[in-house]
Amino acid sequence: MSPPTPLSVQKDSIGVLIGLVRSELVRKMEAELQASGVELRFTQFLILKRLALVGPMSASELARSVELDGGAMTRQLDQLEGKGLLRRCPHEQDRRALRIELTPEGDAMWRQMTPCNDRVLDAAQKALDPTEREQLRDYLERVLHTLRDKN
Amino acid sequence: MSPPTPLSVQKDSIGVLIGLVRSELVRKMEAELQASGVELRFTQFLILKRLALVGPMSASELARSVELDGGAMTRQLDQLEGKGLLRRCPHEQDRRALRIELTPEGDAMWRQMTPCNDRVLDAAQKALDPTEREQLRDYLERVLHTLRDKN
DNA sequence: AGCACATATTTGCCTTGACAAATATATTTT
DNA sequence: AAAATATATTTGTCAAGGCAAATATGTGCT
Repeated sequence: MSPPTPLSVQKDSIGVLIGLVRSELVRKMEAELQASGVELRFTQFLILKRLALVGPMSASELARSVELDGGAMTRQLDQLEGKGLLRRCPHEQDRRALRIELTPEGDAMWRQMTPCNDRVLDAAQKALDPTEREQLRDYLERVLHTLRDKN
Repeated sequence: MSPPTPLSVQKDSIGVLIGLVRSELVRKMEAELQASGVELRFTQFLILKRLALVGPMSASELARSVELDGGAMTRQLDQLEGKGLLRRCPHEQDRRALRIELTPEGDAMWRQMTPCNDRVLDAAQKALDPTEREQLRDYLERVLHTLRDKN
């Protein structure tokens, strides 16, 4: 029925391709961080970045914004608080919640990581001109919206 | 120094975006599989797909081709072999290695999963016309190659 | 106020995957 | 051929993340 030998090389599906790109990006980013003397994993980097860019927010908001499980977030916060990079403060309006905010050390760490981040993203897109970069972002955003819309 | 309030909404970086798209894809794919009565996780789906499309190969080749650690592959093979979807046969030329091949059940399973896979990938790209889909793939391939080239 | 229900955080349990060590077998070098 | 080196598979160990249960608050309805 199906051909006995696979017809030459099968192209990766878009899904596989995206997975590969992501894992390479994470790998490179962690390598860059380590090379800069920053002892953080990719997830922790994302958390700090989020806090630095968006400002203080509750743990669950933070968890949602980096697509991390609530329980996992608790443990990441433990670690990051232990390193003195952020603080768990009481939330003003909601006594159930926390207000997670960067410490000055956390902010300094963020400033130290920013160039790594930029370098990696820039290196990744080296082969794309500005127009193509915009298109890539546009396509990805459209795919994401499609995936999230009901269905 | 930096503005006290974040200036409206910060756009996600390409890196984050790719991560979000990937996790949505995986989620959807696992949901589709489950809805079709297939008891497989995404990784296991990838393994079967690879075997179905490329044909029998050694465990380490398989591991490399789905970017999975060798140890993790051993355990996945345990599970999949336990379900009767594949077999570990002796490798003809290399007595260290195995020849992993789909059983008829595994092949049947693959046929059952193919439509899920197509549905999800198609749904994801619904908002892109054929030209854009090709461009997206092209951009991703270029990014991947750039990331893999030395550096 | 009282009650049902939703949400925030934490914790325990489990699965997955990375990394390293052990063993077996190839491959290359001397 | 012997030794050194590389590769394939398996297993142990560990960290990370998902899920569910527990606890503490909020919110809305009556």
